[in-house]
Amino acid sequence: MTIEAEPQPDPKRRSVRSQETRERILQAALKAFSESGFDGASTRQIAALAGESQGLVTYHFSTKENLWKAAVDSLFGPFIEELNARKAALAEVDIRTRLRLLLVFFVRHAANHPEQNRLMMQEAQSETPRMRYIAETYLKDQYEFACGVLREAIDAGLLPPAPHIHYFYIVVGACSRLFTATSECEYLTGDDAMSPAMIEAHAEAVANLIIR
Amino acid sequence: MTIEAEPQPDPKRRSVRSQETRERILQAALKAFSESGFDGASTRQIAALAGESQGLVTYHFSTKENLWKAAVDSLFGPFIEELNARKAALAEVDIRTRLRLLLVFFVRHAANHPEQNRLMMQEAQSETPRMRYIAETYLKDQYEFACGVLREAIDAGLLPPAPHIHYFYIVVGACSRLFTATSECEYLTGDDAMSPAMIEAHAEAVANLIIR
DNA sequence: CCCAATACTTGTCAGTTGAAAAATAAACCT
DNA sequence: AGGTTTATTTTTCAACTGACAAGTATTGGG
Repeated sequence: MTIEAEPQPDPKRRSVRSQETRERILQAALKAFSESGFDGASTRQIAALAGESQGLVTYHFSTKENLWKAAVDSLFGPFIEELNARKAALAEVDIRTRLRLLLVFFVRHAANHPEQNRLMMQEAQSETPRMRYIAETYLKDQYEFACGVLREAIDAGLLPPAPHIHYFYIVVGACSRLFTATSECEYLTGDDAMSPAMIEAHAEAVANLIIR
Repeated sequence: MTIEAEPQPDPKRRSVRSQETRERILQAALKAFSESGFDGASTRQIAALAGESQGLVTYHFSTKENLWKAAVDSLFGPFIEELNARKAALAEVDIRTRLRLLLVFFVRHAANHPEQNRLMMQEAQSETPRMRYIAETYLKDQYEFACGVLREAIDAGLLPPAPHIHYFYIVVGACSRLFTATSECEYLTGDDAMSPAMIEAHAEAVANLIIR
């Protein structure tokens, strides 16, 4: 990606307050981009959400594209780290239990970070440079990993044989859709999709449906 | 919804060409709204996509909100009709076969009309009047219907017991996610998610996973 | 053939957009 | 304390936004 470094001439000199401001802008950007898409969100709206002026957004991130990338990194970075830790911890566990725990992990993550799935859905439908960035930087490795787990699960007779690509999107959709449609869910059933009880019940339902 | 009638003083006088233009604008609007969201899509962009001037959009639909509603209606209307026909045709079929055929129907529909799921995802995350319109007008009935089918399936031992709301969003996500992420899928695997073979394989995978 | 209704184009409006420049404030080092 | 970087606000600008008004073209019914 042709995205330059942000104005970080000397990190040690950067005041703590400034970094916090940056962080607040990133969180606001995440919310705005995931809800309204890249074009739909405005830098002024993001700045207002963070309680800052629009000029400050330009100061910290130069361009909207840059802001988007920084926001995505701040979201996916910790996720990948956590996922890798989980992978390592589950390396020796039998495939049935491993698959179940991974599914539960994915459901919880989708619930706790709905912006991640929303952000991906906003871009995944068309061939934008932003979609390429996410896919190249974060998704490709995880898809490979998922394929490995799926192969094991199919070999063990846990899942009916089918090309991995189908299971990949089935699982992603099954784990996350509820949490990307929280308002609709509340309107349809009156339930709060984000309540801890609901999240755990969804994890159970997904795991029990897929692993039998 | 407080949306007035479009300028249809005398349908018989309306030229065929005009109706075709209207239809072209609606299709363009569907594409734009589903890809960019309500705020992200502009009436000029929609007009250009339809090969018409921006003023004509205002002429046919008065406001952007109105255009959005008309586009949604043109998409959901036929879907509901087709679904009702399918329901009727399957009324006497045993629950196992009925569930399978319904799943296949949903996968095919999600593939042939990806804008429908994209449009819903754009709105379902926050409490907009547009989300209410879709939920109230189209979703509520179908959710009730789905609950009935799910209850039967659970009673018959086809599915592990779980609150219907979870299965609803699991099924919606599993059936549609692949087709709302076609570019991402192509980038990850090189496969064309919209190819007939891929659609049928996905329907098979979903049905075989859920019904065992 | 005319003429009124319909269809469509063009121009304009105030308001918003992202980006950049200019002006000011705060923080830090010496 | 003074001076230089860093942080932030305010101002500015061309491009774009949705809606509307004022035209022009096309249509079909008499």
